[in-house]
Order: sequence, then C-alpha cells, then structure tokens
Amino acid sequence: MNRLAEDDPREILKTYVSRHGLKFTRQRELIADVFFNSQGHLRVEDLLESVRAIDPQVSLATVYRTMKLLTECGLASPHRFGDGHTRYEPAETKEEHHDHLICTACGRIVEFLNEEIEELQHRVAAENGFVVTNHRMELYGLCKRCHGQLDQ
Amino acid sequence: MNRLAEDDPREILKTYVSRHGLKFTRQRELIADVFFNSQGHLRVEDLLESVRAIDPQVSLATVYRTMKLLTECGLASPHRFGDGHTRYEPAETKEEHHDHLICTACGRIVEFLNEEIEELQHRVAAENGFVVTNHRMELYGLCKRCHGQLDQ
DNA sequence: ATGACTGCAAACCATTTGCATTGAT
DNA sequence: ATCAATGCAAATGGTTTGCAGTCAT
Repeated sequence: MNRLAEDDPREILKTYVSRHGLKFTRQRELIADVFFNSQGHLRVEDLLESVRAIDPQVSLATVYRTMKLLTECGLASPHRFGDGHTRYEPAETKEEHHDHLICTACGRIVEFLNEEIEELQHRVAAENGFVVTNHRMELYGLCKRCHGQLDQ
Repeated sequence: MNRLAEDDPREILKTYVSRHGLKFTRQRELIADVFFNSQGHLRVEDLLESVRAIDPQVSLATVYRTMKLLTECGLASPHRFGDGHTRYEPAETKEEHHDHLICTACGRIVEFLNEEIEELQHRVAAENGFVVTNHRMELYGLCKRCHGQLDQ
C-alpha cells in the first residue's frame, strides 16, 4: 500500500523530464496528478474537464502533449476501443498485463488477466516466425447488467 | 474451388441491394469486384487507386460509401491496426474467424487461427458476466525477416 | 538569460455529408 | 418517371502544429 519514491509516477516523470532537458511545469504536474488519481480509460476531453475544475486556463493542446509525454516515459498507455476516442490508462508492467472486456450497450470497460491466453499468443506468434513486442485483445459484447435488461 | 452462386459475393450484394430498394450501380459492381479480387487489408485509398485504374471517374466518397455498404451486408469487415487507416478485408464466417500478427517494421500482416484462444476468451468473458459478440486480437512485433535483419 | 512550454487559433487528415446532377429500376 | 447513387466540394471531429508570449531552469 505504501508507495516508494521510485514507484511514484510523479517522481518518475520528474526524473524523466529533467534527464531530457525538459521542464516540470505546473500544467504537467496537474495533468499527471489528475490522471494518476483517476479510474483510467479516460479520453483527453475527460481529463481536460477534470483538470479545468482545478485550473480553468489549461488548454486541450497541453493535455494532448502531456499525455504523449507520459506515454513516452512509460507511465501511460493509449487505447482505442473503436469509438473514435483515444483513452489513456496508467501503464502496466509486463508482469501485470491485462486486456479488456467492453460492453457495447453501456460502454462499461472491465479489465482481465489471463496467463494462458498470453502464453498461447506467444506460441502462435512463434509458429509464424514472429517475436511479439505487444498486443491488444478486446472482447466486445454485453455485460451482465445489459444482457439481463435485453431479456424479457 | 468451384464457387456456387449463393456464395458469390457479387450475387449476395445484388440480392441485398435489390431487397433493400437500392441499386446495383456500375461503381458498386466495380468496387466490389476489385475488393474481392484483392489480397485484403486494403485501405480505402488503395481500393480507390485500383478502381481508378479501371474507371478514373470513381470518387473517394463512393468507395467509402460502398465499403460501408459491403460491411452492412456482411461481405466486408473493417480493421484498424493503429496507423490511422481503416483497412477492409473480406468478411469471415463464424467458423473461420482469424486474428492478426502485424510486423511493426515492415507492416506485413499475417492471419492466424487458434481455437484454444477463442475458447479461453469466451470462458474469461463468461467469468466476468459478459456475452461476447465479437473481439479483436492483434499481436504486434517483428516478423522473421525483420527480426533477422536487426540481428547482427 | 535561455530555450522549453503554454494557449490560441489554424492546420491536418481520414472520413462524412449536402447538394445538384446522373442513372438504375 | 422515380428516387437512390454519384461526384464534387465543403464540413466534421479528433488530434497536431506554428507562433508569440510565458515560465522553469
């Protein structure tokens, strides 16, 4: 539960930024804070809204630029679930990779882990001569609630 | 090898179109022909190029509209592999669903089938209360050729 | 002081759409 | 003849970028 300094995303960002001759601005700090304290799967527009609740001057462009920066330093990862919006979630480590279930009725997004599938993916890739660096797997359908509602 | 009339995409399109009060135009026929005689995974721009080699008057908008129509009648399926372009491939039947391996170096796209993974996907979904209607799985990495080149 | 960052507005770019004309039925 | 489809150009919408002023170092 206790977060060590070297695991704190804010510290990672600070280090990355300084090592690259970049600057740790008020906006970057705010956007990163909002992002890491959110539930994930947020669109840039959503982040902007939350950010502007605190500082109404922040621009959309800056949120885009900051999320790109967070992606570069390995703290965020973008996902596109097909609704034309890029959604960001805190980056995962290799050991805790997860995939997504997306409810096409209510938009709910559920994360899941499955080691067996991961292994099979690597096996299939190897059979085809590929070395996999990353993958995406999304299962679209109806969640329990929406499936129930459609039944009479 | 012999394609029956009811399996011929052109016939399926003709039927769909007439049942819906739509028209089987010269452009639709041409675009469908080009599409079904191509290797798949083509962008709309690519299709337009091939189509214009035969009829230079065809517009981009018509190719977009036709690919949407082919998708509606179940003959084509769109994929987005993350380069900002929608790619179309001939629709698959339920029994022959496949997924993709994408080489991030040369762009090569390889299709594969894996029943085991499909089963696991449904199991995982069920465990989370989901009924899956469709899914996407893409494995990104380096194909044999590109992987070899990077080695010294 | 330097040069990276920001906010703004304009640009991008794949895709969609309005409209007058054309063409399949 | 009817009304859907086409070609064109303009619009859309998420995202990016140029630029002049601002701010972290």
